[in-house]
Amino acid sequence: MKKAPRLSEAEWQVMKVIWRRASCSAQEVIEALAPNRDWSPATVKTLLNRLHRKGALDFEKTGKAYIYSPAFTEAEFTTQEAESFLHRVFDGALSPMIAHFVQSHRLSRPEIDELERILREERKDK
Amino acid sequence: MKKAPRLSEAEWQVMKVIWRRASCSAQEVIEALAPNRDWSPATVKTLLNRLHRKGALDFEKTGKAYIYSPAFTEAEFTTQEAESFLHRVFDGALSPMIAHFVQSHRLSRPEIDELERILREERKDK
DNA sequence: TTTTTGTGTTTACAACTGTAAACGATTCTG
DNA sequence: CAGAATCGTTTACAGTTGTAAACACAAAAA
Repeated sequence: MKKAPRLSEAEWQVMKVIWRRASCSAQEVIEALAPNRDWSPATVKTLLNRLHRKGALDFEKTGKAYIYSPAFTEAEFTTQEAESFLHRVFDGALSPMIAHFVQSHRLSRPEIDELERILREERKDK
Repeated sequence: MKKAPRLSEAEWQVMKVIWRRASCSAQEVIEALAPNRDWSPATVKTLLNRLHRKGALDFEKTGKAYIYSPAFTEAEFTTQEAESFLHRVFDGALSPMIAHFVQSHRLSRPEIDELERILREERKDK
């Protein structure tokens, strides 16, 4: 299987819209992004086009418009981006990375509970 | 105080060398990076120049060469990059982000212990 | 002092990004 | 069917990035 291409900041936002709906038209993407980003419809069209050329999106023609769908799961992109970040900033060291996040955000009690649960799970698997 | 500029992948590597030594000459950076990246010395010089123009590096002239030093701490850049990543990929949701990392890496027992310790600390602060 | 050498600065250039207008084809609509 | 509306595709353009050679200047050596 092919590897997911890298996405730019703007491309991530477009992909997210499409993942959330499994598939959709350009028009839907434009409308979904309108509140957040102040993009001209033309800009979104450019991004869709680039994403398709990069191999991140497939589409199927229905009447006049296209219906776009992701060529990779969000998880595939997420994993890749996460690894890239981990190495770029923390030299691949996981614990310092997590420590950084935990300490720089004020976690709520339930969040802490949730993370402890995840760790316990992890410990069990070993 | 000014905000730290954004760094590209390559620029991060250069900055890391300089943070590790507090300050150093271009020559040192070139040598330090030689084993990792197969960069021509000219490439490193370009990066140093850009980093200076971006305001990420200061320097002081000593004889012929410059001694570069960071204009911001590594922590400042790290925090910024971490926030950017968190929002771009996880929409700012911390727990899912941490869960992702914990689950996608096989943590060693001591690492799990370490993270639990950090969480306990965090819980206490509240 | 003239030459050489080591440094930083300029210039180069293609690929990628953010933004968006212009264009061309296709499908409604009158 | 011709004109209008709608889509996707092309073209545009400046800024960033990865890579690196060319150039200029100061310092060291001959």
